[in-house]
Amino acid sequence: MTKSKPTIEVCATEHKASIAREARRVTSYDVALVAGVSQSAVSRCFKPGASVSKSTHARVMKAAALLDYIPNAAARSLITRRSNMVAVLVTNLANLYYPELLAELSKQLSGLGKRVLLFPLAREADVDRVLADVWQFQVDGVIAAARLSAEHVAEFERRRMPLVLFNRTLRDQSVNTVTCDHLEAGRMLVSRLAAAGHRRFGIIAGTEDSTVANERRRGAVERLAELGLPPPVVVPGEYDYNSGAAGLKALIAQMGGVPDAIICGSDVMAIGCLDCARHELGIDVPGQLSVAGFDAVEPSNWLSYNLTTLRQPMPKMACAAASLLCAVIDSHESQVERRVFSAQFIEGATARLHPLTHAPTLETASATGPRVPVAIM
Amino acid sequence: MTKSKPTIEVCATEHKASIAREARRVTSYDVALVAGVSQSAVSRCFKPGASVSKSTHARVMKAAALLDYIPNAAARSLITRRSNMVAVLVTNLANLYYPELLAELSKQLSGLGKRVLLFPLAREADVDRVLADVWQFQVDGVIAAARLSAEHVAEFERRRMPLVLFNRTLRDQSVNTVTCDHLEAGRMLVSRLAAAGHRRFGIIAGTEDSTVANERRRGAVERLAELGLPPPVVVPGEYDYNSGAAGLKALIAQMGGVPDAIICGSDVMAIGCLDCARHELGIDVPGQLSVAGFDAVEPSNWLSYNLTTLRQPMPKMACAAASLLCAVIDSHESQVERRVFSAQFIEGATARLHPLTHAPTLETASATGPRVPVAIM
DNA sequence: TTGTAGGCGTTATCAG
DNA sequence: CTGATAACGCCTACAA
Repeated sequence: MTKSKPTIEVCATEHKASIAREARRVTSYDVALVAGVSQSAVSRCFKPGASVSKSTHARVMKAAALLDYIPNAAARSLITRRSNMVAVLVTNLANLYYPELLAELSKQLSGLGKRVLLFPLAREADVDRVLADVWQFQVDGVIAAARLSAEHVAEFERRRMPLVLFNRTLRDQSVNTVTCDHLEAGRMLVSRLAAAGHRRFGIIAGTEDSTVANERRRGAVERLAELGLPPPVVVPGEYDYNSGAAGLKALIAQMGGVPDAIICGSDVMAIGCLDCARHELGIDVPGQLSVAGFDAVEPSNWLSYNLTTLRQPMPKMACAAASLLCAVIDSHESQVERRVFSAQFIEGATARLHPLTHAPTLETASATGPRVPVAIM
Repeated sequence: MTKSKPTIEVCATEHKASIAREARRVTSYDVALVAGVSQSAVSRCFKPGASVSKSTHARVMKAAALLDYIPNAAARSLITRRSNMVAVLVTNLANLYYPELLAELSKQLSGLGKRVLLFPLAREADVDRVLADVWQFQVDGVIAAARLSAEHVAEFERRRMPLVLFNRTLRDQSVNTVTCDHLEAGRMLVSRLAAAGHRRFGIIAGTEDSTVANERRRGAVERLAELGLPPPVVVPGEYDYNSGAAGLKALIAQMGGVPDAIICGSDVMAIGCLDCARHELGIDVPGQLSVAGFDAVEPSNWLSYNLTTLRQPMPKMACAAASLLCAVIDSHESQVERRVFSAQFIEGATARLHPLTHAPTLETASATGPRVPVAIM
């Protein structure tokens, strides 16, 4: 025991020195040499479920450890046609909503043995340049939380590159998709607000080309029409804090006064709207005006805001996207699937959510109703 | 002209069909066949600065486009020993500060031809598992915004893997580093607050093992001592919103009352502290209490907060980290360099930054001074 | 400027 | 269970 062990160690350190001298990398061949087996034996030792005897496995692993050997993923992927990398395309990383998505996605994917190669898109126009890189890097699949054109999606098909769209949809296109039902979310929000007696609605929308914002808006408009309420006034926004303030002012100007409720395309815009209303214009929220957002980002829950908003079940959605993508990768079949989740309503305290009640002993004829919100159990 | 062109196109579509039939990938060999040149000619066409005649280059590029050929990065990296990927290790992606870093880093790196392979660390303990992957994937270098042990760093050296630490330092270790001078930042903050007359300081620190928070705290403590002020009371925090509130309460309990100023290890904690003070405890900020944070994350600038804080020059720092790493990668020499940046003071409105002045006609004997802050030009 | 030939570090196939 | 041998797709001397 004390006689045979030194040999492998001595041999390893010696061999290691020669590797360093030649400035090469440590390869499976080096390990094989030290362990006294063939190179293919080494390879098998690193493949789970391969048939290797216990004793060789031990010798090989020891030699590998001694030499600091780690298999080269590039060489492996060349032959296995699998890089174990997934590209994640994401616009506007600065948006508070995406970091959470990224963290969650990465966690889920690494659980499935995949690593995330990040492709942030500063502008939509970058897509073309970025896609060229995506093809080069031989990723196993792509999760896109960015706007892709029909042509782009077609290229994915042509190259047989598995793709899952996250919170984006493409009309008349059969693509794997994980989304939140933003239409329903918009409808839900209007229903709640309308039930509480709001009639004059303003909407601060997202950018024109955003599917998500458009769906939310469409849901809201639809529901308002169903309820026989006047159509909302819509102003554009850029998803950022300043858009909230600018949107509020634009709405007031266009509507000739403060609306009953403002629906914002994102929490950050809602917060901007809220801050402007309270600190700049002196509007009482939710007394005079109700403000609601979307996404339930962390700040929406802070005491200063306690925003009325809708939360997407992000962890579930990320999990769905990751597992869906991996299923496509493994099956090699391009079964198309759409997983749609529902948003969860967060009451918060920036919207009046219960009908105004009239004090029973006072006159009840006033059409506009009293201005004091009353909590109802 | 109309006679020779069809051939290459016809040949391409034909060949493409046969590739599809065999379910193989398009390789440079296919392109060579269609273009009627050797495989090495194709290779050269995709290498900038190689010597190829204009006509072959055109023919090759046309064939490549027809076949949707894109070079395989895995195969290339096998021989060039360069993957053009950089690993970014980052803890706590949920922290508001990191997304900005990630976006900026990724931008800078892609400008230098590198892509980001993301390794988020949920817990510090994950480092070992994650590093194994880092070695496998043959990244060209690593930027670590995560805590690494001396042993870890040693392993980087052993494997000759270029490494740049971002906002972390290692005592007695010569590693490439890009940091902000957090010590100076802590000192600066205390100087400004002390000049305005604050005497009783509380600190809500970051986690024990965070270099950044420790440096900030050390700077503050040091400067207080220099100024002959009493040492601050320090309570721990976890960098999140709730830590701010908990920290505030702990400080009040330990100090037997509200301190003059509280320095928080991060903006989010400062915001938590602020919200708790104002909305829960009814403390007037900055009338009764000054609150300051670090990092100048986006919400710190919102109207509800307008936080007094210190901004790190993130774009510059990201740029420095990216270019430093690439320099190391290209030079193959392990020149050690440390680039240190200064934080910028953001006045905000949550700290009283000017000495209390006494109204000249009133009694001036009161040792405690009036409670009304007075702005000084 | 162009083609030939060898190698990068694995995995996969198939005898033994 | 083990070892030779052929890919995988590309880059790069070297020779023409």
